[in-house]
Amino acid sequence: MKYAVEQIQSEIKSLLEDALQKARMEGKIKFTQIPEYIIEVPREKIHGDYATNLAMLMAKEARMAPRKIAEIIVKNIENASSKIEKIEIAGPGFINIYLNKSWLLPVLPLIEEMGDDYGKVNIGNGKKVQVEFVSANPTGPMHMGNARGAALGDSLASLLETAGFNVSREFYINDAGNQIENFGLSLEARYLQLLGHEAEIPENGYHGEDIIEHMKEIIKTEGDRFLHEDSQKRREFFVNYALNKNLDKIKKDLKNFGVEFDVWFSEKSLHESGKLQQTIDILKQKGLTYEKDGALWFAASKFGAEKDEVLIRQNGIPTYFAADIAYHKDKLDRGFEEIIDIWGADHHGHVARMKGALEALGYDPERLKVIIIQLVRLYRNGELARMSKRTGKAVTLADLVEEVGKDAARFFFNMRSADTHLDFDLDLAVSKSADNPVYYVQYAHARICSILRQVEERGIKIPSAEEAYLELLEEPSEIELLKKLAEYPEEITRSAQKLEPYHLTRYAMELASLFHTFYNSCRVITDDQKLMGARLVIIKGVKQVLKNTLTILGISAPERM
RNA sequence: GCGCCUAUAGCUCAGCGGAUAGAGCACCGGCCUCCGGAGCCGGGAGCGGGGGUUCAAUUCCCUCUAGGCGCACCA
Repeated sequence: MKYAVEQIQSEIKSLLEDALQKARMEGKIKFTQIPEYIIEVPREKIHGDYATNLAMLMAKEARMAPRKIAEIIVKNIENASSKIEKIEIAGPGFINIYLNKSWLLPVLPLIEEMGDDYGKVNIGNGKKVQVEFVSANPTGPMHMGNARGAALGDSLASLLETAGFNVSREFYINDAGNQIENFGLSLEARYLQLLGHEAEIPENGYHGEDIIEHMKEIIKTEGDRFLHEDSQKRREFFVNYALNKNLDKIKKDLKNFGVEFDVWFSEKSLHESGKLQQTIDILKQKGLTYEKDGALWFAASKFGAEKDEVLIRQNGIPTYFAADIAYHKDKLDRGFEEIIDIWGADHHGHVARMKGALEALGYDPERLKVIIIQLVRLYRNGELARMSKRTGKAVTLADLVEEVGKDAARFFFNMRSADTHLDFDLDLAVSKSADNPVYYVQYAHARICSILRQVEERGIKIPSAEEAYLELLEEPSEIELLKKLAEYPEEITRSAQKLEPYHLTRYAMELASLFHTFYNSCRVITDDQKLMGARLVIIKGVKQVLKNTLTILGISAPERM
């Protein structure tokens, strides 16, 4: 099934190129090759439905003025297609093509036929891709950075699925290493304190309320029996207990945020299975490691990183980086052709060395794509509110969902590209105000549902797109809607290629806006049966595409609001 | 000092090398005897500075300035 947009673009392409070949045979222009050119929807409506820069790009090789070339092309195209209303030359040599609506109307039967699948494209071709995101530290609750990562990662995964990739969502559980050690010491200290003993939280420890809560629970169920237990053993118990508790909470909170993972991958398992050691051994065998100051180093600087990195510390414990190398090796060994990581900006220094490590292991580092999300800055009362996970005062993902709802939060996070700093105005987000654009989009959907309900109540039959008199759709607002609907698959393709789901929130707003404009200028329910039928088909199409877009973004499309 | 990200309208942001740089919010003025006014229509101003590449630069490159974030035997 070919989409209207693709079809018309390839049709225009062959028209243009045929015209050029014809001109060459007639000796009107000289060239050896047609350059890379674009056929695009111009920003300004008055510049036509499609425009191309072909003539300008050929100017150099053909040694002719761009407008002159455009004239030759246009002359050879005229009347070559029944879909072209008019074609003209503008500005420095643009060829603007105006289409009649005959190419647009088929989009409605197509949407009706494809339903939830409208917009699916196949640029992925079933390629196995993994998206790893959130991977929040299980030592505490999820913060705003995790929330942004969750919204982006899940929508990106859905987007890639829509684009024909075979996607797996994965969460990496940092349940080993130094911070777990600190976590254990912090829990132990709180345990002792709660039972009236002297104890201190380590310098890099966890000071949050949640640590105390965990230990209160332990005391409730286990009493003071750990007072005389070996420190190592009781910490193991505490850590195990608290990590499970935290992970359950993380899973629950993410589920409420509309995010579910296919795989929860434990860092600890890499230590236990020996994969971590194997990976280090491979690097050793390749002669890419060396010992210095009692630690084992990886010569990362040979692979584009700024400096070498420690793999195994002086105390014999492998670093996070070492485990992460093993983890990424394991991902690729599991058969993913491409792996996408979503990391916070504070991890960007990790990118070069991670890619370097993969290269050192003999993998193509291009198979790893890292999306860095810039920090989320919280504003409260117009002032910057620093988020701190360890003070216990930070706004968590769960708080956010409770306060502003999943839909608003996910829309908000996906409104901007990952590499812009996100100012999150808590007051605005917390308030149920109409400023929040998600309502605008959802309202369009609900409005359509309302019309359809009334039609049903009145016993009016909605025609199929094939039966309807679609040629009656000729109001400007109707044509604009049709164009927007037809662009949707292209929007998916572009967003997926760039790994940028935020384009879809903008698309949703634009489509909603066009619908509201249409709604105010055209009545759907009228005495004119044929016109009403056609309009019912178009609003059903809008409803479907709004729903498809919102679904990718993980946002509900309500029937009523 | 080195590295990554950012700099576009009063504010928050789009802008896929091209034509007169767009939205939303805020501000002002209009629009419901009629399908949901959470809506629609109209109204102003702007690419941080300097070089370069190009027929064409907000877009690519260099440099400067400003802000954020990194630069651990933390993760």
